Amino acid sequence: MGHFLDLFYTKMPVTQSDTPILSAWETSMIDVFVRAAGLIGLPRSIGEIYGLLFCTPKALSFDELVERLQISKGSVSQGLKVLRQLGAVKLHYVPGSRRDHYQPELSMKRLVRGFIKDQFEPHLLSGSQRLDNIDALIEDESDEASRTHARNRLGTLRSWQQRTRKLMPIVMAVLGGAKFFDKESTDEETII
Amino acid sequence: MGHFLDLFYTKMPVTQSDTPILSAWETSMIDVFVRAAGLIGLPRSIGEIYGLLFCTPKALSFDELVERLQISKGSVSQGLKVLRQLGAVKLHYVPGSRRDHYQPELSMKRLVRGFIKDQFEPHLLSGSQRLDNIDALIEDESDEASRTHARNRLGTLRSWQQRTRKLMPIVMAVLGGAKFFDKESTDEETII
DNA sequence: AACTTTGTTCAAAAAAACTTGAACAAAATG
DNA sequence: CATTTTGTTCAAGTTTTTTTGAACAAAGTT
Repeated sequence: MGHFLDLFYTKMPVTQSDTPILSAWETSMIDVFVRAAGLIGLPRSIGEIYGLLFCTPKALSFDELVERLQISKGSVSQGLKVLRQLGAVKLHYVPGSRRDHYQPELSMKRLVRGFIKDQFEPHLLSGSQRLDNIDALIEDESDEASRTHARNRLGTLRSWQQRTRKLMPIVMAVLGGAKFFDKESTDEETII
Repeated sequence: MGHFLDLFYTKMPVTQSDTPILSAWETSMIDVFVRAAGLIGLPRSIGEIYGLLFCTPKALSFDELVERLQISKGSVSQGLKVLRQLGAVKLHYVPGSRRDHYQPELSMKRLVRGFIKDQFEPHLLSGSQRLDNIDALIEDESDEASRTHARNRLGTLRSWQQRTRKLMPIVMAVLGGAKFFDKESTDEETII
């Protein structure tokens, strides 16, 4: 509850001071990340958080993110959780401060790897399971011609999956000389 | 308006006959496409439509899609529009029928190319514009050290963009011996 | 131990995305 | 040319996703 004398004072507007919290170029650059986030199915707030970290020379604390982006603590907390999981931000120790400070991962390769590992590979894996289930279901189909067609299409699907899997290491390799694990050879190889 | 005698007839229930409209393996396979659609940010209905076309040996008409998938005409109309735009379905002429019939594009390469062309390249293009704008805005920054840092980060962003662009043709090439246009050399080349 | 600082969780509110269905347009048919 | 067939459009309804903020937990301070 406010002090009774509050009634006699002119209240400051809720909005911040005249100095904009973000400069024009920062706003534009953050916008780029918000769009990029949307492109890969991540919420706006995550784009904003990574974007601001990307713009800023020094590591930023939780509170600084809340204040400068003007978004809720909840959004920042959840956003940072996802970004940590993706390996898109790194904790940075700041002497004399009790708060966690964050810096952006700047290696495109690591960013992509994190995204693929976290958001893509799980689907590929469970996908294989599902295809095997379909394989079984097809045998319940009464008509032989239908079964044949269904098996064909399932084959197509399997070939797509396989090609997707083979593509990943190549993408990683192109993104910067990389070691990767090839499922075919069960051997570690070096590409580029 | 219905015939007055309608009142005396037992109406058929709105729901379809006992025979399920989709078999078990079809349902599962469509489910795979619904998930895949979600993964690349397309709505469920689009996954369903492409999925059913993928399962079915013959080309399907608009009405057949509505009936077998039990979704609205609006969804099918919009879904097919997007799929056509992506090059993921092809019109197939059926003699003696006035209706449009659709078949799925089965070449993974063409599917991926369509997706990239339609959903990715536009963003890359407008992205370049935006980066140039930021470049200009940075010069408004008062502090020299800040300007330097900002230019650095912008450079990082540009390198990411460039690498993404170079990746596309390689992906296409891996997806099946492909001709592509290399922006660097302004020459058509053949890879694989 | 009481208090403060720092950050997480989660139910409810808000926003965004998707679907529906009725009205409409276009073209073929009788 | 009136009617039917075929498909599109779009406002309104529904569902899903995202954001908020208040309550809470954990750990450091005094």
